[in-house]
Amino acid sequence: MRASDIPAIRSLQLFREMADESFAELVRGAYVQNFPPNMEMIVEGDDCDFLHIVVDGTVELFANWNERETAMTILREGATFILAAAIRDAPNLMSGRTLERSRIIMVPAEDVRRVFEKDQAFARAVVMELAYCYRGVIKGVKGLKLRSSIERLANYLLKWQKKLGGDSRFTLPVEKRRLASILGMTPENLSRSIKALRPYGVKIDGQEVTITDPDSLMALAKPTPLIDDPRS
Amino acid sequence: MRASDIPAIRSLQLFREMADESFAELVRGAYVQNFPPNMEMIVEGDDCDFLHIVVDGTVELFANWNERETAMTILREGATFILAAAIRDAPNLMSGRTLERSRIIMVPAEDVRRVFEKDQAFARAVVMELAYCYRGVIKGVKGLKLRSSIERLANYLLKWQKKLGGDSRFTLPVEKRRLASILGMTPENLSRSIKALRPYGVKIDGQEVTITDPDSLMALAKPTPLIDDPRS
DNA sequence: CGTTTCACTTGATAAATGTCAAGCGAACAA
DNA sequence: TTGTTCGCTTGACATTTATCAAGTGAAACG
Repeated sequence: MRASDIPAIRSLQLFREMADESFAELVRGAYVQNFPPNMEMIVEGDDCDFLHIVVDGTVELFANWNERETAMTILREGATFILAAAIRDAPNLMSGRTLERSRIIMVPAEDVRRVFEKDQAFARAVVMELAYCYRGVIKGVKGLKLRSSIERLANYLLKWQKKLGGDSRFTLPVEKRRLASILGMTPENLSRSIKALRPYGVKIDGQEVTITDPDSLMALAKPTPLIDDPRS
Repeated sequence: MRASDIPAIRSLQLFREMADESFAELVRGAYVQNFPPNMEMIVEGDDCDFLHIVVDGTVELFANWNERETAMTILREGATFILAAAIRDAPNLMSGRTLERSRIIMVPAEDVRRVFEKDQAFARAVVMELAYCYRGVIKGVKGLKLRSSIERLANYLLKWQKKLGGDSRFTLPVEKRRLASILGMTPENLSRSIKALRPYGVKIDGQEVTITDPDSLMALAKPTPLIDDPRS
């Protein structure tokens, strides 16, 4: 691992509060890897030997069953993945691939478990992170089961508008076909849903989104922190 | 709390390995409550002051949005709930109601957090439990996004047949309308899906399920541990 | 520069799922 | 017992969503 990587890693939620010594112990066994785009780095069903952390780039977690595939989530800088599998020493439930050139830290699962035992601050951070992820998935299920696909799209747009600064114009952070899969619909359906949002002041041209009538869109989307606020 | 409750609680995964002293500390602040059937005990959006554990009975976790409601999961003896909210000191993402007369342990969230800090074995148990819950939800999402409702029903039946001993005849553990909601469909649709499984050797009369041609049903359901095995 | 590829869109159509209304029958209460 | 409630089922129909096929346009490539 390059020494220049270390400060950025140290400042991540997961490592921020732990003792220097414990951090050093984790870093010792860890390494940073550069992956090209579209590289499948972890495979559903494989045993999980490393906790992964995205330093830079984008990673898609996805799952397959019976020739079908669905995107579970898109991870960006600072996100951890397969923490639960690493902790339980269980097989991955999802596969992961890079969407662009990405730098990933890989910490041996065994080290994570060992340092968890001896560093309380790290243990606390791990359990907070895991609870955060759990709540994220629960919100996802609520969206899937309680909302139609147009409602999911509307809320997705509002969420990202907010996240990207609240400007009425912003760029979609993912390809549309991936967005479709994340939202649990086909690309064709996403196209039609986008058209269906036109009367609500939504215009999407390529990756460029413009929201001209946020009130109208909000009235349709009915966002709630209990589904749509990642930090609640 | 009755002294007679303590051994059963102590033997739960979450408390089994911890020091006597820490256990005593948790028990001191905890209490057991008896709830009648159909009692809404926790409400989505409320702050979460207690970790709950089902000692006896059945609890449904559900969520609402925009006049709609969906069942998220059904909990039975030994299950914990709102652990993630208790740890993060965050509002509940789900509501909970008893389905039958139930006994529930309530441990103040503050105690949980405090004992987590000082008892490593408890910390480990908490993180294992949380990772287990997380993986459970991920499996749920995979089922929802990758399978049709008939496939979900088929897998549900196979899972419970196995869980209840593998007999070709068993009793559904929930009302059908709740099952429908768990599986993400309407009661009407569940009725039709049940009929659609007839050619696969499934007969459901009231709550009584009979599976006469498991191979045929398996061929349809294509169960995989990565979705259907709760312990994987 | 032309060709190819590929994501996206669109239309036509099919399949899955939901809604509404009615009826059945078991459990329950008066 | 008699009526009532309520979960379940069924049929008819509407809506949502997926599938298939074709076409467009922009980026990538030889």
